[in-house]
Amino acid sequence: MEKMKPRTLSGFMELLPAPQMQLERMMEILRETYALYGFTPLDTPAIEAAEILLAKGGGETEKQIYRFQKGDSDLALRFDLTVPLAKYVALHAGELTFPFRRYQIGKVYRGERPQRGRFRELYQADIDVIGDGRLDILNEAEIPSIIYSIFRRFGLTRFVIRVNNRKLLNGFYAMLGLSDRSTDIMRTVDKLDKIGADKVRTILLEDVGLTAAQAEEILRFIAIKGTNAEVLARLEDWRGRDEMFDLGVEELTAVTKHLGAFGVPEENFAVDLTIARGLDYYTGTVYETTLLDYPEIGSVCSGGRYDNLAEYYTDRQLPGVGISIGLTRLFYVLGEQGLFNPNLLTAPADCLLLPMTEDFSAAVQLATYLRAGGIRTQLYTEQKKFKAKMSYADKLGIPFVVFLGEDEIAQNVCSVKNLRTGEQVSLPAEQAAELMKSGISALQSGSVILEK
RNA sequence: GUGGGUGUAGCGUAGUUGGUUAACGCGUCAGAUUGUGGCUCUGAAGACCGUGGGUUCGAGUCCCAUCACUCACCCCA
Repeated sequence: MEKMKPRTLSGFMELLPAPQMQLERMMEILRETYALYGFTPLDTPAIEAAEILLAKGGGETEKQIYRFQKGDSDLALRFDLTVPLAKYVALHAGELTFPFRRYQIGKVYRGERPQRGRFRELYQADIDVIGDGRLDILNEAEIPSIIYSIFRRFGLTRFVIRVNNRKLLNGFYAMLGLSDRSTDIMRTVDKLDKIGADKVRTILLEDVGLTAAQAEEILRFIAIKGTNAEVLARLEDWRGRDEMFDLGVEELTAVTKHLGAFGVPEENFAVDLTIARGLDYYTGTVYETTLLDYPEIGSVCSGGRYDNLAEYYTDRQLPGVGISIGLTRLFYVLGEQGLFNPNLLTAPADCLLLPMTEDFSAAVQLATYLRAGGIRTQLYTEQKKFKAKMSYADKLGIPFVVFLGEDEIAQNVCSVKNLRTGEQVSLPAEQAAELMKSGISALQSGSVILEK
């Protein structure tokens, strides 16, 4: 029979066991950290009614969403985790307690052209805080500290959480009489780092249709650089000319105020007047996190404040703030750059137990004992050469091999070999378990990522 | 959606101006006296050179088509 060629669709990430373990490790860190900040886990279906996901209509979502028919149902795969959250909150508003803080790690789907660092199926790791009617600004100030904690726990230090405020931007454009073109301007300005000031000017003049004076004012505005305090001080130049602008400055100031107390160092946080993007439902603070050494990959975590999350599903006013970590993209970049800690334990087991006797009873008993003690134990009973068994442990990176033969059983011990050091000792089960435990915890103490 | 590039064993590559049995590395498997892996050595399996057609005495090598993959733009994590 002719075999069908096995293949995985492009844009879909499929990992071998060791890297999968690294990814799982990152997910664990995400879950632990989100939980530490008081977020509750949530899961929603990957498939929703198309009308729910497309309630907003128009835009990129419509073009890129996977949509299909099943019988009479018009279905779609979720494009992000925010829209399903909006539906969820609107649907269960009566049963939820606000502010509602949830985290969600799940796959989302985008039918776009795959590219380096861009996938059609990707994990997003989201958190959102949803208020009922109102939501305090402090929630917005807390977000960077969550991002910071996670990235640090991953082992990263070379990253910057960039923050800006949409009210400030919209107010600024209003001052220039450009409210109707703010979206086009923001998109252009966002490319400053990539294409340079001159090209930004050209696009603003030729494509967006601004006057020379307007373009220069915008360029002057986005050229503001410096420490957070300096940038905020420079904004005073425009104060008092537009209410929205002033409000934006106040919010941005409030968000930066408690950074120190939240434990975020200045070097990992920047007020950046050029960032504006992310989805268009943001109405206040916006965040974008980039890796300093890999700017070309773009943002690996972005989000912001929105005033009315569930407007398409309910009249209830539900303001919120949230972020989304592009886990798949982040994982891909880190792997590509070889930043994963090579000493990290990626083995599926801590211990490979090799029974050397015909009768496996003693080995089964020992495996049960070790597992009860929290040691991930694999019983290897295949009829292979001894060499092959050792090689199996070696290839999987299993740190310990335990032999249990006639001699050991007779003396009521087992032989434990540390494959990394080559040392081997015969010990009673209890002591063997202790020995392995301390060895394993040493291996697990390293961070997932080691920056170069 | 728009515009480039590339398609040779599981993976990464070499294949000279078209010339006979398509090469190499990694990996896989098997050996180097049946309780000790990694290193080394020996050997083996594994590719109708994406697919279809054309030019030619002869095509992995040239031409066309098609599919797949890939990069950039758009947009975004």
